[in-house]
Amino acid sequence: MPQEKINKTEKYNKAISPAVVNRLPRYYRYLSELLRNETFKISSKELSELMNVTASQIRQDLNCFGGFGQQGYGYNIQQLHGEIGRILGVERGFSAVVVGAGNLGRTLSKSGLFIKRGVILKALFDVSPDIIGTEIAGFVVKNIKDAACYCRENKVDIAVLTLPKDETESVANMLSSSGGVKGFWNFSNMELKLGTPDMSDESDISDIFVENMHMGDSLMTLCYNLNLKK
Amino acid sequence: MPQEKINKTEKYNKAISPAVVNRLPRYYRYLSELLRNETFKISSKELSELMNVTASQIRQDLNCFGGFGQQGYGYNIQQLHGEIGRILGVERGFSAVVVGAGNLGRTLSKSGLFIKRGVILKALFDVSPDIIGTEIAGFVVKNIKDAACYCRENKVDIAVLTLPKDETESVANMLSSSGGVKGFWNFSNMELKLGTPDMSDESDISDIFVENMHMGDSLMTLCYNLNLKK
DNA sequence: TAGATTGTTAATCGATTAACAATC
DNA sequence: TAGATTGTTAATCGATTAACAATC
Repeated sequence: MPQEKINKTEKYNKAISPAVVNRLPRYYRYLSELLRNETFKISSKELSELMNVTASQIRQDLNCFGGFGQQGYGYNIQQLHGEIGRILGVERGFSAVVVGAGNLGRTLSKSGLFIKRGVILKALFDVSPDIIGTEIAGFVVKNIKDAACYCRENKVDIAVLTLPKDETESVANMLSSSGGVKGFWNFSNMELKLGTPDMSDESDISDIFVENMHMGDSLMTLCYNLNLKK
Repeated sequence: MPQEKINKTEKYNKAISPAVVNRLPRYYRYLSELLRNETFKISSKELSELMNVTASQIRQDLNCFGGFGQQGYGYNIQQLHGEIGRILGVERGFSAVVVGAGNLGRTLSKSGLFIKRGVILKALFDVSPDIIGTEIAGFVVKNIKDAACYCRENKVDIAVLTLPKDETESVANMLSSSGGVKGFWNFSNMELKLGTPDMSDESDISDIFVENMHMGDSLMTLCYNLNLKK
């Protein structure tokens, strides 16, 4: 095997910094938009002006994953869009369940959010007997007690946690240990601490990911900035 | 005025890096929790273990704003909580309106989210004649056409944008230029570009803040991480 | 006073930007 | 070929961590 090839493989296997990862969905959005407008070619310079970042950053970011461009030409948008989509797993069709069918859980379930990102919503769960059995977004809400079992049997990838604060942690622990769920989209305004000692026998916690949507924190950040003036 | 005092004033007037600002709500949350548990004293070391950050970072962050601790003792939680609250403007009582009374707008309005952060919800607006006039969370939904006028007259600080993508930008421009709104909490999965040329006569755009809640991007970041494994 | 822990400076680390040779 | 633009290395900038003197 030629030296060059080994280097390339090594290069593209390096861990990507979170800063870069967090920018990927934004690139994906802009590229989608460009495709919608039937633009097929773009240079890092042009894209940088559109997105308000430096061309250098775009080239650096993309080169973490591969040389998707062509010198003297730029990037083929269709191709680049596809590559980033693959990197983000859009075509993997990850499956998700919503746990907590209150207002927020219902709103998310009814929105096109999941399907637009290639995520397939499979079921909704709740604790309340008033809600269990009712239909939301075409799903009959199931009992939260059956969530772990359901997730394991149906190989659910993502649990969307739209629960009150005090229930979130125990439910997440249950789903990650006995449900096999590998990703949590956490809407409760607290940090999830997974892998409490009493379930240390269970599978490796290290490959479980938590993505937080801390709305409260976001609102307060806005307030901080408003508070600066006057 | 003694030299020392000048230095202190200068020091605490320096712009705070976004990295620090984004951590403030999290500090505030943990301090609130500690107070609830009737803990009144904490060292940067103890807090760092609780929050999973370095003690050094905590001390650096806090010292952007003032010397809130006491050598040999640590931090008085009640005092520190108060200081951060002031920095975040919790007691300022910022006012907000929700623009877009669809599922998400309704969910946010009904949640305790605003009041818990000291933000006072004042009104809801929508375009749809079916929704205008209905009652949500104790508010009669108003016509979006009256939003700018209402915000100006009632000195509304924040507009929560829970609108479809294609309406968000024009509404935000209207509210910032003729409504006097100074902060946008943007739930549409796109970047707001404020201050389009045709309204360049209007007030300074530089003191308008946008805080994005890009749920779609967040979900895709989670997918990226899941996609790494297997 | 002695011990503890801050506030702060200096060192390290990582991320962004600039520059340019490679190359289409 | 000449011009354009990438991929990539080097320089800069900013953020985090470590260390320690100040001090309660």
